[in-house]
Amino acid sequence: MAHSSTVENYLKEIYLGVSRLPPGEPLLPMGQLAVALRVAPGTATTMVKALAESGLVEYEPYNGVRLTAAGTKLAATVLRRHRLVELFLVQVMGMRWDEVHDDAEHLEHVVSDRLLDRIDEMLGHPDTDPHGDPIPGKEGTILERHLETLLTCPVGTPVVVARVTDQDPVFLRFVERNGLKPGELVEVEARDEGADAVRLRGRGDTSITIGARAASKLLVDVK
Amino acid sequence: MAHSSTVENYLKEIYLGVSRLPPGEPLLPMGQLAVALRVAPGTATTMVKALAESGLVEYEPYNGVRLTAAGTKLAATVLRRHRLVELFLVQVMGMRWDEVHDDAEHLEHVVSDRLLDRIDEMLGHPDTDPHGDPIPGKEGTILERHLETLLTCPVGTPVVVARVTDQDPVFLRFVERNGLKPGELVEVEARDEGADAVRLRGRGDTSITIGARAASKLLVDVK
DNA sequence: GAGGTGATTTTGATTAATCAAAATAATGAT
DNA sequence: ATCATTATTTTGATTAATCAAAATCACCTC
Repeated sequence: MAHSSTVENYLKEIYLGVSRLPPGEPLLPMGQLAVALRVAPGTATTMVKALAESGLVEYEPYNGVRLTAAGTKLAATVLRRHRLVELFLVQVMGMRWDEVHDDAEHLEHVVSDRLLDRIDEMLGHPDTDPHGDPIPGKEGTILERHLETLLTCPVGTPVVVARVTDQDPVFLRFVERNGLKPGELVEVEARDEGADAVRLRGRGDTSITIGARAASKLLVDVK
Repeated sequence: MAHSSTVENYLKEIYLGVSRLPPGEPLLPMGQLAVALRVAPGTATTMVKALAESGLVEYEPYNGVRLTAAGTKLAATVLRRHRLVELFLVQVMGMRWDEVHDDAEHLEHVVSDRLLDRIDEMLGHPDTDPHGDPIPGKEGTILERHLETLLTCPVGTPVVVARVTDQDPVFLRFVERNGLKPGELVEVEARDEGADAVRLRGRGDTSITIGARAASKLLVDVK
């Protein structure tokens, strides 16, 4: 089975799924993969076995799946297309950062190398997309730098938002309204375990309080 | 059967195929459709029957196929996407007119309405693509204006190239090298039935002779 | 009008991708 | 250790799209 957009999606979700897991040499459980791809569990199993045949993933029955080197490389080129396209749509086409994900989801499978080169060039060979996600290199090198979240970073220290790891438009608009987009300066004033909340002071000295769940999706550069 | 890119391609090729036929109320023979889509004849038959079920085409066994109003409208939106994308790739992305067809062929199936609106706006609501092909309106109205070809237009009269009806890169580069792109002024100096050739005088008073086959692909505005 | 040629349709299979539901394995709690 | 729960895999079917090759039809020529 060659290299359909279905295959690209499986590899992409396996990559993203694994990278969301705690460090180590983790395997992505089939259940999570099936949810991410919105397919029935059995479908994911069947497909992953086929991908294993093609040498794109390692599959351990009942344990999960992980990418091989070849699979990682392919996933990286898909991610590169996706993220360059997202940035292009924002930067060149003037679309909002909360409305580009779905288009990118489709375009990532059809953009030719030639067109992608043009896009990359036009954007000045950027290394992150509008959400702060790293754009893999042409040869499939992904530079995932280590970042704290607003849940783990030091309190009372100014930090810079570097990445927002949730593409939900509602969340993205909230982030934008409150000056929490990548590049913005914020500071954690306090954390309240009990209330499951984090109080921030951002641009304009206005304090806002966000839930822990939201705080964990905002990655920051502690400097 | 809903509205896959396969369906879009069938409708598009039926539209294009019919419009290449002599006027009247013609039916596109299944053979031609199969060739255009690069599928086996039986495949085209099966698919067309399904399209007829969906009310997108009229199918007369052994005679051929033609679009219904609904089918025409859908074909028009595909053509609109294709042609706007082609113009975009040339105008905005700086690609050559002879290298945009294949990208457009894929992009036409995935570009969202929102993105297409942006493209349309950015290009100033153009009405022809780089090859002079008309860009259907948002509601599916196609303005096919009547044009002569270099085989049928008056001799010794200046005419303006309006449209090039062949996407082959080799041909397009020939056209460009010889100043025969849409917008350029030319004049048929003579036609030679026997030699199957047409002598032209174009920009810079240089005379060139092209074959009848090529001449028939260059549509001109006699004014 | 009888054949033959070429186009078209049928038939029978195949492949990729999917689902629902049954079967099985792993896990954790008693 | 046993059992119940939950995750995973199997099984059996389905759908869209395709092909090759056999059957059929249309049409032209003699």
